Amino acid sequence: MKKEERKQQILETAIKLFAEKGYKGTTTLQIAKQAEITEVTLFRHFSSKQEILLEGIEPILFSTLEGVISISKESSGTEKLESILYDRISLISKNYQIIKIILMENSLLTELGSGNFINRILEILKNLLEEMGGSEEDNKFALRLLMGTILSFLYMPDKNEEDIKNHVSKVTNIIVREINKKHKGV
Amino acid sequence: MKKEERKQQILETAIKLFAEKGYKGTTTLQIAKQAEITEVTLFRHFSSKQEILLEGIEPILFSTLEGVISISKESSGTEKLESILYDRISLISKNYQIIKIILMENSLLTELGSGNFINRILEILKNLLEEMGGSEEDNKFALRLLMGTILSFLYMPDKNEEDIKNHVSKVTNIIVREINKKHKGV
DNA sequence: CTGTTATGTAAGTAAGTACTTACTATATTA
DNA sequence: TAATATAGTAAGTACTTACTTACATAACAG
Repeated sequence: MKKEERKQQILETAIKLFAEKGYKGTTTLQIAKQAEITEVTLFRHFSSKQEILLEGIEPILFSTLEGVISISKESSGTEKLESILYDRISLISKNYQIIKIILMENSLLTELGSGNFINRILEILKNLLEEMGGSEEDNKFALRLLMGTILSFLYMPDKNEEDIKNHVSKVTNIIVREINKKHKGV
Repeated sequence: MKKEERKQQILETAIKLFAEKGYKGTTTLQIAKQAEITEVTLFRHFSSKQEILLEGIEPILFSTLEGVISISKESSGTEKLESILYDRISLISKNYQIIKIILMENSLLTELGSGNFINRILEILKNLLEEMGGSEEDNKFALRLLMGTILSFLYMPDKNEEDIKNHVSKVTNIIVREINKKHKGV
């Protein structure tokens, strides 16, 4: 097996275990055994357990957040909310293990200088909602609804594209409807 | 300080730390220091770290789930969904730290023989929804919505009664509306 | 004032775990 | 065939951490 292949295999094994048992709850020996290699080999590819964690979450750590920002700048109006949400939640759903680790180990990652991820997610969602207009009351409701939707996919994973599309579509309609209701009512 | 007072104080400190840094991420020394006692005193009140975890989550571990069951048996019809949800989510919201621990340490607790908590929550919610009628499609949507609502209160805690009531009311209306829409439409 | 209760201090044990070192073996490549 | 890349085996180190033991001290109740 070539170096990069093996690294990838170790990372995948580690992510699965971290998501299941937590970072501290997973030993390097467990990762090695599950990947069917020895601990020595593991440490030939990664210099520390921490490096495995950081390298494992890195590809998602930024793409999820920055994706939201770039998309939200290009688009305007509430009619694009659905596509934004679908895109992001689809990504989140496909990488639910990594996101789960990031949320579970939020305080650990904060200590390691990766910043408070939960707060960053909330702020981005908040900005997205504010750009769309809507009262403070509406946005508060929508924010919790969105966060809940994301979280639900971590504990009830579903990688089926149709299912995701379906659910996101319904959630989007609810938010848009809620905003419009108020606008017309008042 | 009397024995029971001290025990309670240790439990509260431990729960706070477990929720923040995870069970394995928290040391008995940290708990003791935060509670402003020595480690020896801690072990005079609890015979093991595991005992602290189990005693800490015990009061909520069963009440949340069985509460849902008992209420749902007494009531009938969708009009009571709101009160059921309010009651449960209010409890969950007030004890979000303990619930967070239970979800975070799901696999650990399963190993300790406490059963798979996430699956139990999902099954109870599923039964509740099935009793209310509604298509399979509706219930799938509602299940994720409910789970998301619960989860949102773990990462966006809010103990304000009015806020909880408000959000739950909206979520309930959405579910009921979704079910009725289909019933009338088809 | 004496026994009980609750706590502290000091020191230590035993196990687990991240990580290392040194040597060997095998397959591929030049 | 010789060099290189990849992996295994065996053993060990340094540190952390749950948990213990023994002894001293202060508050309080009978």
